[in-house]
Amino acid sequence: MVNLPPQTTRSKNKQAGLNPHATTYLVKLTENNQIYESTLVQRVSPPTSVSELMQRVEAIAGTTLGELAAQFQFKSPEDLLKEKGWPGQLIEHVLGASAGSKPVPDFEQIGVELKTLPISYQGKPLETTYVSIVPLTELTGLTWQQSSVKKKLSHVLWLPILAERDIAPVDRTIGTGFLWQPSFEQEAQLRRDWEEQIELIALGRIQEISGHLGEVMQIRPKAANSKVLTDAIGPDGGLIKTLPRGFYLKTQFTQSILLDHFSN
DNA sequence: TATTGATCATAC
DNA sequence: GTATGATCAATA
Repeated sequence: MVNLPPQTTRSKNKQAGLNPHATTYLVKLTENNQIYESTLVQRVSPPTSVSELMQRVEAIAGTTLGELAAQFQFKSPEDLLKEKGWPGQLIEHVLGASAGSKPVPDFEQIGVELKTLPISYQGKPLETTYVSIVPLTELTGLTWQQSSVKKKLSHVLWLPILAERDIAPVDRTIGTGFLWQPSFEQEAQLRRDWEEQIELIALGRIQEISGHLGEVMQIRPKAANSKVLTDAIGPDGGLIKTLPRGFYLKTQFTQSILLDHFSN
């Protein structure tokens, strides 16, 4: 695969009605020196300020995922049976989030984490919100302040998407995104759930943990399938193999975030 | 029908 | 396997 120099510039993108923050590249897939496919890809520059990010967020409010996908030559799956992460990946791309699976905020320069939030016709969250992997070993001395949950949720850009299952992914409408930081009480709730469940894990009682625990944040499996195993502390203090877990925000919690924001 | 447990794509 | 992005689907 050959990555050629930019074929269109920022200004040309503007003329063509494309996103002025995006630079378009022509990528040619070659084999035996023969070009068998050419495709345009775009790279959107990371926002350099919160206000720049929010301008982009406002610009996509009211559009559909399909419209954005077409505009950015992004694939559009017919359903999300596979590619479950498509909405988030598309929005990341459009807003200029740093790509990859690095353990840093989506908008690294400004320390903001992006979370798409599927909502119903009534505006209620349809799914829990994944936060981060749950550490299962080497927990001694780990504090809430150091936790990935605390870091991830310190500054979040919530982007509601009308995502009822009877709406095709491409026809799902993007709502009004907004920034959020946990209130004192919200952080206290998160901290209690984190400490209570991490404590159980540290005590070797991970097998007692299910999605039922946690007032606003639960622990559930987070793996390719139920056969994936990782190390955890066992009942006798030694290491055992168990399913990898993740922290998820319960829908009532994210709903309260929406209500706090949109009812004022 | 709300919730918990299971799963899918991708990058490394 | 770990970690990113999440939603699907069986169960209670």
